[in-house]
Amino acid sequence: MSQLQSNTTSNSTIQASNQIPPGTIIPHTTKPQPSRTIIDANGIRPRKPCNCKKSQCLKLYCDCFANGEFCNNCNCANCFNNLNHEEDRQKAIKACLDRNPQAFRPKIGKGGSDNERRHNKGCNCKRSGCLKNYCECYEAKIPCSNMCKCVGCKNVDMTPALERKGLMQLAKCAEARVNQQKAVKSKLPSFSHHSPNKMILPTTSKSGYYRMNKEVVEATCQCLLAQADKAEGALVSAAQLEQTVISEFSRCLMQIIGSYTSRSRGLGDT
DNA sequence: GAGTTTGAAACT
DNA sequence: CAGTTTCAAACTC
Ligand SMILES: [Zn+2]
Ligand SMILES: [Zn+2]
Ligand SMILES: [Zn+2]
Ligand SMILES: [Zn+2]
Ligand SMILES: [Zn+2]
Ligand SMILES: [Zn+2]
Repeated sequence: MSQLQSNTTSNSTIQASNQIPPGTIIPHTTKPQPSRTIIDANGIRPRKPCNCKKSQCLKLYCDCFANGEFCNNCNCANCFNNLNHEEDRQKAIKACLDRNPQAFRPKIGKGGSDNERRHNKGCNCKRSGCLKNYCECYEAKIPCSNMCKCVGCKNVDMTPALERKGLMQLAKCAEARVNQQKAVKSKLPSFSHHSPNKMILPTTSKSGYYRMNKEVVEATCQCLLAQADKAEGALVSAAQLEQTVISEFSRCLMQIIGSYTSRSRGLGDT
């Protein structure tokens, strides 16, 4: 029951052929990849068409207008965002700049550098967890930052915690706790977790940052529960049960860390 | 495709 | 500034 089979049907980078040691983290490289049309037509703007109805494409609701471009091949109704209404358009631009002088500045700063790509204003998501395209940060494939005021954000870059060895320290603290208790009571059952404990990798975003996902959290919890069930079934003491679960937690952490280090060494796709 | 959900933008 | 409304896109079925 506690088995997590990677249901990545169209996943091409899973090392499925090799033997999978127990508790192995399987790369989870599913990228939504909605529809990127980077195709550059003959001088025609590749912008995706808008569907504005009530804004006349003269407010920032319209993506075309917000990006400072004219509507072209759009499905908008009563569109004023074209050369035929240049006067109204200029007035609208002025009104927007009056409200926000930086209205037409790119929202994502520093597209070239990977590290400096941050949302300038940040998001204010309340219900999406910043894991849907409602969130402008997630839509731009960037992690949320301290500029964001989102609630329940899960679009967090865990690279700093990995680079600064924070997770490693946590794993070692967990092991230290176990060893400390082992010193008091020399009994250690040491349940082998050769059981089908599988884990799935945190998501590697298209822009390169590393993000926890539901699969990893659920897989970790199932590993912990599996060990707890085993220990409980063996009728061990409460302290031993705690040792088992904490040790398993440390093992899961180390697997997550190891997955990151192996991936950052370029062992990614074939 | 219709209906719902969501959060930025606009408005008060 | 905060609360509300408007809006178009994202999402769901
Ligand atoms: Zn438009
Ligand atoms: Zn348009
Ligand atoms: Zn238009
Ligand atoms: Zn967000
Ligand atoms: Zn954000
Ligand atoms: Zn967020």
